[in-house]
Amino acid sequence: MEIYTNNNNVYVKVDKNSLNFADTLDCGQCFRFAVNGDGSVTGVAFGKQLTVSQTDSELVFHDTMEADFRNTWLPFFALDIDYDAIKKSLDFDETLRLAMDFAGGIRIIRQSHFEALCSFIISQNNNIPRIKGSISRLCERFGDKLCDTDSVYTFPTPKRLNGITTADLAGLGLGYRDAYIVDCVEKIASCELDLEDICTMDIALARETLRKIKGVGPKVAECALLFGFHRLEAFPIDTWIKKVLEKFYPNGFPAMNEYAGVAQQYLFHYIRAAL
DNA sequence: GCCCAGGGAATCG
DNA sequence: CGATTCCATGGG
Repeated sequence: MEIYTNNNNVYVKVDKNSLNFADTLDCGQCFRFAVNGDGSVTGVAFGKQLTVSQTDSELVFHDTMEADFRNTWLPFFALDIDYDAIKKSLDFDETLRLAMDFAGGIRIIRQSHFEALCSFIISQNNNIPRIKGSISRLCERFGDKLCDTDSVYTFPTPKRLNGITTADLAGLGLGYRDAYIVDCVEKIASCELDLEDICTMDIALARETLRKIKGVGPKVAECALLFGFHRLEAFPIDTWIKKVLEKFYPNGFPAMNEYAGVAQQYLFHYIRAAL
């Protein structure tokens, strides 16, 4: 990867067809980034605010030190993963080829385990604008303010949320999901659940463990594994993917392998645009 | 098994 | 335009 720094920015040479930042950050896998009027994207992750812009040939990480880029953003955006190889492994199927032509710039990012888990608990039976609003208010109420001038807040830690009740979550717009967040926080506080342990479990045990949290069913567990624990083989089946499976794969999905979750993302955006 | 629990967005009539 | 449907899970 070709990297250089200039004027407090970090520049990374990347072909936009191979990595599309706006698509990656606005595809429903994370809820704290938004596309700006000029096409750049701004958001918060791992306690840092970031603005990225992209041309056909490079990414610009604004006001970013090279050390922060290497330690935080390079792993966060999975720039160490060879997506050309992943896509090549999915190239055997015509529908997948069409989906990759359409959404092949998306990649699965490495979010905070806890933030992603909470986010996908909140996401159930819900829509993206409302999810974003709920999470934003959760951060405002319980997160740390990042700077004095802007209203930018971190996602709260499990420790910060320790001891909360559903009453503390009132007004955030979580609806009945408030009790699920309380249960998740309680299980972490009591050490019944250790999110670091999930990372090293085989996926069947990881699923089973996550599903002990109230409000975590098959769909939310799979989303948490794919988007929160970077388990690229996890395959969330929501209403859109059901349509894909019925329409294109009545005899079974042929790419149920180590990159099934990546394929899922391509197909999800393909079907939503195509129908 | 069935209905209900927020509420905003998408879709329908 | 207003009315209906959608969404994923657990509890009664």
